[in-house]
Amino acid sequence: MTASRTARERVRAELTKEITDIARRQLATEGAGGLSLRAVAREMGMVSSAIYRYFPSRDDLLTALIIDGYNALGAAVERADEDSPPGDFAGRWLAVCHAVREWALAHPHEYTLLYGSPVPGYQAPEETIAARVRDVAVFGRILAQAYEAGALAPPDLAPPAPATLSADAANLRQIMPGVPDDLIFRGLTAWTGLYGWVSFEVFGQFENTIQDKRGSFEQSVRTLGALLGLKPA
Amino acid sequence: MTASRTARERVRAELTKEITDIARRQLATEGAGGLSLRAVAREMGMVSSAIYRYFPSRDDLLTALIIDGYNALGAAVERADEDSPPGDFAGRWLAVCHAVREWALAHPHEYTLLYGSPVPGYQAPEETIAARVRDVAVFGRILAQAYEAGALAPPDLAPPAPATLSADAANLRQIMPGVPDDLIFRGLTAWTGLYGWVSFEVFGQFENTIQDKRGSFEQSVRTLGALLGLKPA
DNA sequence: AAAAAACGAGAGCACTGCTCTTGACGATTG
DNA sequence: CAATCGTCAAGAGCAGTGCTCTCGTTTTTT
Repeated sequence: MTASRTARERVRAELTKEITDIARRQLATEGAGGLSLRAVAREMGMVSSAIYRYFPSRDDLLTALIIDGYNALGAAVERADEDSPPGDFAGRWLAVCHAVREWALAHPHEYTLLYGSPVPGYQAPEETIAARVRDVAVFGRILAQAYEAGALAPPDLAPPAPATLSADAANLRQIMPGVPDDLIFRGLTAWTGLYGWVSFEVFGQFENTIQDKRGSFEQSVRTLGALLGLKPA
Repeated sequence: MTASRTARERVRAELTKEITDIARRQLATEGAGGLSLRAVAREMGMVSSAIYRYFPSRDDLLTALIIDGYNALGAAVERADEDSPPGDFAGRWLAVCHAVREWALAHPHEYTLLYGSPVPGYQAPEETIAARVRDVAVFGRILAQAYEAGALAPPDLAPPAPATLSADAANLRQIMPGVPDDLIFRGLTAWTGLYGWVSFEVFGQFENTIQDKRGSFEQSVRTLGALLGLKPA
C-alpha cells in the first residue's frame, strides 16, 4: 500500500539506499573509523548537511550498516545450513562454520563491525539486537535437532556443568530447546571458539603463524564439533 | 651507563613516560579511537605540537602503548603461572586463563588494542611482534611440560590432524616443543577458544545473555582443558 | 489556492592529526 | 670563557571531521 506513495517518498527511499551503499563501499576500503559522512555526501554530489536529513547522526548510519550486516551474515549461514542434508548434523555444523568464516573474509570490515571491538562512542541500539540472533539461532537449531534425533555422542569430559549455572543454561535453552545443561555450555564453548578463530584470522592474529588457514580452521572446528558429540557422517 | 647522562635526557625520559601515562588514562576512558594528542598535550600543559618532539606521530604513541600492553598482560599471565604448583598442569591452565580474563576486564581498552579489531590505518610495526609472544609462550610451556611429564590423557576425538597440516604444526612446535601434531592443534583450538571468550565478554557480546560470566567462563575453559587431556588435580 | 512539511545549500563551530616557523634555552666544543 | 649547535615549547596554519542553524525552494497536504 505504501509501496509507491508520493514521489518524495520514493526518491527518499532511493537516496537512503544509495547512502548506505556508498557507506558500505567506504567501509570496505577505509574501515569503520574512516567512514565519513562528508565523503559519502561528496560522492553523491550532495552537501554534507543534506545527509542529516536521512541519517540524524553518523551512529544511525552505522546502525543501518550493522543491521544489514547481521542480516547478510545470517542469510549466508542459513543458506549453508539449508544446502546440507538435514540429517547430517556434523556436516551442517561444518558447513555453517565455513559459511561464517568465508563471509567474514569476504567482508572483513563488516564482520569487524559486528564482532570486533565496539566502535568508540557508539552504543548499539535495541534494533540491532533483533537482527543479531539470526546466525546463532542456526547453531542452536542444529544442536537441538541433533540432540533430539539422538545423533549426539558427546565424549566424557571431566567437569559437567555445575548446578550454579542452571539459570544461565535455562536462558540459553531458548536457543537450543530441549538440550541438557552440560551440552548447552559445550555449545557455548564451540560457538565462542568458532568466532574466536574467525576473529583472530580476520584481525590478522594468525599472520606469520599459520599457512594453511582453511585447513587449520577446519581441524579446529571439527574438534569443537566432536566436543558436542557430532559424529562425521 | 646511560642511566643518567645529561639533564636533558633525564627530563626527556620523564616527559615521555608522562605522555604514555596520560595517554593510557585517556585510552581507558575514551578508547583507542578517542586517543587525542591534543588532549594529552592539554592535560600536560603543553602545546600540541610539542608532543611531536617525543612521538613523531599518533601511531608511534599507539605502538608504545601496545608494547606496554603486551608486556603487562604477559607479566600477569607469567605471574599466575608461577603462583601455581608446577606439577598441577590443569591448575596452571585454569589460573592462566583467569589471569587473561581478569587482566582484560581490568584493562578493557588496552586489551582491545591488543586483541580487538585493528585500529584503522594503523600498521603494527615489527617491534610489537616481539612483545606479543609473551603470553602465548606461557600456554605453550604448560602444554609442553604436561606432555613431557606424561600428565596428559586427551580424549579420543574423531578426526586427528591430517598430514597436510604437518608444516604448520612444525612451525607451532617452536612454542610447544615435543608435542605431537594433533595435540598442537588442540592447543591452538583451546587458545583461540580462550581469547574468543574473553573478547566476546570484553566487547559486550554476552550482555543480556549470560549472568554468571565468571562461572560460565570457567566451565568453558575447563572443557577446553579437558580437550587437551588436562586432568584436574 | 493556502498552509505545512520536507528538502538542499551554505556558513559556521569545535574538534582532530600534523607541518612549519620562530625564538629561547642548554650542552658541547673551540 | 665564549661561541656554536642541537633541542625544545610555542604558535599559526592546513585540511579534514561531525554536527547545527538558517535560508530559500519545492513538494505534499489541507
